[in-house]
Order: sequence, then structure tokens, then C-alpha cells
Amino acid sequence: MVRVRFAPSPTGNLHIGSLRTALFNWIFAKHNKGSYILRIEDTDSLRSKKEYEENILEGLEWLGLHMDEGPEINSKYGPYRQSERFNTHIYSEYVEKLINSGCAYYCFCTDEELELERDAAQKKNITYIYSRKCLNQSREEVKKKLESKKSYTVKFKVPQSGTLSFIDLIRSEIKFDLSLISDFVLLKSDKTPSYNFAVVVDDMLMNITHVIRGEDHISNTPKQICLYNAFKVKTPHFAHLPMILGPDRSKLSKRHGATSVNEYREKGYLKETLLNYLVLLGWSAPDNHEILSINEIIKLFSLDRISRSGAIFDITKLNWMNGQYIRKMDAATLADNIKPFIAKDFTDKISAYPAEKLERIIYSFHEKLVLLTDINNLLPVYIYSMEDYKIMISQFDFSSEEKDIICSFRNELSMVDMQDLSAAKLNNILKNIQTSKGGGKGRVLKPVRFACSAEKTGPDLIEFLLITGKETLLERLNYCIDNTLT
RNA sequence: GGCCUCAUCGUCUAGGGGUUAGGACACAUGGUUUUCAUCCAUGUAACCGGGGUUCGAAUCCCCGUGAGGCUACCA
Repeated sequence: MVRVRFAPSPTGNLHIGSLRTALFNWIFAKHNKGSYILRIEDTDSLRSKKEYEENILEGLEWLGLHMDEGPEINSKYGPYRQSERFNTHIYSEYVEKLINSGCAYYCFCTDEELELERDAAQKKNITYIYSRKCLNQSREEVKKKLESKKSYTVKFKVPQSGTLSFIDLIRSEIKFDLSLISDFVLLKSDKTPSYNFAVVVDDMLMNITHVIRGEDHISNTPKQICLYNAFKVKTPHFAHLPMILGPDRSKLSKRHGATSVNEYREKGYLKETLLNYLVLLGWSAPDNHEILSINEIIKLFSLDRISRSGAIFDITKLNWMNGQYIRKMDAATLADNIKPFIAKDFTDKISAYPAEKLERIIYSFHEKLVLLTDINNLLPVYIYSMEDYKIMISQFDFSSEEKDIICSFRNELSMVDMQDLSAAKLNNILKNIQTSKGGGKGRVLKPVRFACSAEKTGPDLIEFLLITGKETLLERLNYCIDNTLT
């Protein structure tokens, strides 16, 4: 049974990079019919905030990456917040085991002392290794210091020599020289577990089979493997994902602009787009198809098709893909998706519209939309008042020929029964005018569009005319003919 | 600095001993369309460098170079 986890620390909103890590874990679990576990790594009490946790949870929910186990869904493996696990004393229990087996020891060194050691190593251009000053203290010494309430940490005793290697499922074998790995902190002086210690204890106790995480964790892996060894427990499989990069090829961060999933959601990116795009940053389908539903992705997914090099987050392609997904939607779906994005200024005006009309208006733009919020730049063409129209049309200059065409159109339109106003009818009228005037279609359709909408571009003209309706059109056309100069 | 990872069009990638090095985004040109957009067609554009191994290397090995990550009592 495959068990994977996504373990964010709630020190910020859900980030594009962490989302992709979550996504790969989730897909891997689904592909293998395993469990996807969410664990909150909130041992850093200074930086962790409840609101961030909520943001992360909410974001993942929105994207449909539902957890099988986690803070909200408990099981025998819980609790799923490290702060809560801390209260059950599991970390101190496991630290004790390591101390008793001689794999860990108390360290009373002060920050200043350690700083000095580190500086010295830096000066000599060698890897910093803790001096192990505190390793060989007698029991009495330790006891005395503990009783005197001296501040301490517990450190892990890393085996001093040999090579440690592990098989990374994406990169194959990775080797480390143990003599270059320093003893590291297990328990901080505030008695909370360090990251490297907490992950191992939790992954071990939660029976995690595959650790899928960012490449930035490769250098933590040997330390963690040492811990598994000390506990005499089999290590999980490791897979280190390539980084997501900003345009300057450094790790994607805030200074590259929008990185929180929130921002993308608010701008009107669809969850399908985000999921599809993100999975393509590092993974590709066997047939190289790119537009894939989440179910197709789950079916086709495998770790060995993940690439090893970092990938730049390219907003242009993301935009293209969002447009693709929007164009695939039917009118009702598009309307449902887009309504929440319509600006307040417009919602009042359109609230009176029957649902079908609004749906039709929205759909008339479906080929122009890249982001759902784009609707607010397009919508005005349908909701100008007569006053708005007058101001806008005054900026147009029509030639006498154009005015002639506008007149013909007005005359023909006025003779059509309201009930008979159809796409075919309008097409017919426009075609007839075109035939009588000669020249291309544009010659007729452009002035008609200008006169009817006071805009140079917009949705499909026929659709626009039908939606706007004969009454409004005639009012506008009459005004246009009477008030614009030739 | 040390350790680790990575290296195919501008970007995301396929290909992993013999390919006209393929696709997608972007860009350019043309076509359809009333315009913009969409859509369609075409085009420009890549194997980091040097050594090996081999009949043959983008592909395997080594060395450079470049980029990134880690180097905390953060995660």
C-alpha cells in the first residue's frame, strides 16, 4: 500500500511550488490507489500561523486535492499537526531511545561557541563539522548541567566514516561522504523537535512509503537516512522533484511576482489549468500530449517520466492553457465559472437580465477570454446606457458612404418584426447591403458595428445585434445618424 | 569556499548509440473570419565546451564550464 504525504509548514500562503509538490504526491497516490496524507509541520511556533494553515487547506480543497488522512480526517496515525504530536510527547520519547542507544547526546554549547567553530571552518574553506565537544561528557557532568537548568539541545551522533548512498527514484543513486556530515540537532533548546528529526519520526510512525519532495531536500536526505538507520527501520523511497524557477532561473519566490495560489485563483485561472500546467513542469505524458484532464494524468503518471532539471514558470503558456480550457466550456459552465468574477459595478446592471441572456452575453466572448477576470474589460459593450452611447459615438467620424450604409441598415432593421429578428435575417440584411454597395464584407460590417456598439471591436457582430435587440439598436442608430458628422 | 543536483530551440519538453533531432508555448508570415481574438497552414529557432569509448555519440564515460540547491536550535 502506497502512502505518501504532503507536509507544508504554515509559514505562508499556499505557494505554487508547494502546490506542485502536493500535486505530484496526490497523483502518485491516486495512480497507485494509495493514501495521500496531509501533515502540518508547524513546529516553528514563531513563523507558523493558523491563517496560513487555513489558506493552504482551502487552496488544496479548491483544487480538488482531497486528503485521505490529515488534520480534518483523523485515523490511527494522527494527529497530523506536529504541534499536536508534540503534546503527545512522541518526539521526546524517540529522542530518549536514541540517547539510550548511544546515537544521540546532550549538547550544552552556546550559540556563540558554535558560531566560532563555524567561522573557523569557513576560514579554512572546509565543511563545517561540529567539534563534538559535548559528546564525551560523563553521566554526572550531564546530570549536573541538566539540574542546573542549563540550556541544551540534543544532537544526533552521525557515523563518522563511510559512504552513504540512496536510490532516488528520479535521479538514481546519490552518494554522500559521511565524514562531511555534521552532528545535527534533534531537539531544540525549547524542547521542540528539529525539522530533520520530526520528519523522520512522523514519516516512520505514519508508515510513509514514498517521500516525494523538492530537490532542495536532497541534502537533508542523508541525515534522515542516518536516523532511520539508528531506529533500525527501513527507509522510505525518495523522489526529489526538480525546482520551479523564476525567469532568472533561481528558485521561484515572491520577488518573481505572483507565487501564491490565491493570486492565480483571484485573477481567474481555472483549477484545471493550474493542475495541468503545473504537472507539465517536470512531467510529460508518454505521447507528449499536453492538454490532459486530471484523470488522464492519474492514469498516465509515472515517476520515471519526471525530468531532472529545473523548470521556469512561464506565465505565457499558462495563459494560453487557460484560454484553451475556457474555450472548451459550454455556455452554462462558462457562465457559472465567470459570474463570481464580474465586477460589482456591472453586477447591478446585469442582475435584471434573464439568466439565458447573461449566459449568452458571456458566451459571446468565450473565444476572447484568457482569464475569467477579462470579462470585465469586455462586458461594457453590452451595458452602455444611451447616455454612455452618446458620449462614445461622438468620438467616431463616419464617411458619407459609411453613413449611407448605416442608414440602409437602420431602414432595413426597422422593417423587421421583433419576432423575426434572427441571425439569418440579419445576415441577409447585411449581405444585401454589401451586394448593393459592392466591396468586401468589412466595408459594411465595420460601420454597422461602430454605429451599433460605439466600439471598434467586440463579440461576433450578429450575436451582438441579436442580444442587444431591435429597440436599443434603432434608438442608437437614429441618434448616430442624426448626430454624427459626415 | 565545501557538499549535492542539473545541462536539447527564447520557454516547457520528446528522443537515451545510426532520427531530415519531434511536439507545445512564444515569435514571424500567409489563409479563414467584419475587426481584435479564435481557428488552420507554413516558417525562424536547440543537443554548453573539450577529451575519450565506438565503425558511428545529442545519447555512454571523464574533465571543464555554467546554472541552481543546501550549508541553522527554518521547514
